[in-house]
Amino acid sequence: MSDSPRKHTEALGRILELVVVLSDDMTTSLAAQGLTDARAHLLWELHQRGPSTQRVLADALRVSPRNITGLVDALVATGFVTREPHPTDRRATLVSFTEHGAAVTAAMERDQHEFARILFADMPDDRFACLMEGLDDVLARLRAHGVSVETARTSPDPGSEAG
Amino acid sequence: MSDSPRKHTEALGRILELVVVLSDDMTTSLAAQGLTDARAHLLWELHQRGPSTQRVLADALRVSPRNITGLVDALVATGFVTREPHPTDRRATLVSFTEHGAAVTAAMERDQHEFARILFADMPDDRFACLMEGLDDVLARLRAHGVSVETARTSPDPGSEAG
DNA sequence: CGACATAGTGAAGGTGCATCACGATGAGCG
DNA sequence: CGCTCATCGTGATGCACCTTCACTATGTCG
Repeated sequence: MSDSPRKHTEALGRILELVVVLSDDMTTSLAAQGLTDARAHLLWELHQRGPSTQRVLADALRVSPRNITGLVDALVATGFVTREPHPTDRRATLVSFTEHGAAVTAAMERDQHEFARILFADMPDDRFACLMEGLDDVLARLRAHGVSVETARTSPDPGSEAG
Repeated sequence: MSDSPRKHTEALGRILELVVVLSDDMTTSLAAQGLTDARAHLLWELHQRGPSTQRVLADALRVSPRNITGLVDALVATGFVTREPHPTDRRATLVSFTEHGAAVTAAMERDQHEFARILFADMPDDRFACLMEGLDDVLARLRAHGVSVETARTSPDPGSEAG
């Protein structure tokens, strides 16, 4: 019983290691596409919602509208999205994918699936199920503990060199 | 069999959600202590290694020496650490905790243990063991896939309001 | 002593983020 | 219609993190 704390801390360490590793891999593979985390996140939301106003994106990414201006500026400059006038509201602008942006985002999605396959494909079914239950459990405890779990949907990519 | 891809993607989604939630919680509780992620990370390394030169910290955090200068500047200004001359190498400076810095870091460590306890304390032993094996498995696959897993030790805190 | 490596920092620049102020536009109401 | 008020996007400013390059002060080796 007195050894539990150590085991628990070790477990948390394992999870945090996963956090670091995945974040790092994500950032790296994104950079290879000429993207940063924040810009990719924007692309990801745009992918989920279709052409959106900057206001909508600001709410989705939970950042200030001003910041969206900057991110969109950069994505326009690098050819991932375009800014177009909103058809009915002349105050707003609609952000849409360029062909390139759509292609890269689609590739990101494919990479994510591929990455998931690599991680779990040859894992025994029972272990997989068990891992899932454990993760759900942890997530539930997190929520129960009052941690703010409304941090938007799943993040974009982590494709490594899978693509 | 054809439903596997969906399950796998969902599993990855669960993990990524965990990533986001934990990172967010970590950042928040750190901010409450007057710290940022980067500065807390430095404090954490200092805690593991004892008084260190900036060079050592730069290698530990895997950032440029120039960046360490900035982080240490900030931590000195906010009273977490001090810069002292290296006893034998007059080029180098030794970064050490102030009393306050040591106290906050110790509290971070306590919070981490407490947090681990909250997450895993009343989890059935078999499920816990199972989760651990699953995580190890994923980490191993990550490494096998060529993802760079030398991203330093476990990160600092995530204490939420546990402290 | 001279050549070379190393520790830390100034300068300059890119990115992500925030707040405040402001112009342009939309929308409700008298 | 015209006034008021809310909303969209952006300029200005500022902070934090991170990088590379240049440079000084030292240490080290031959």
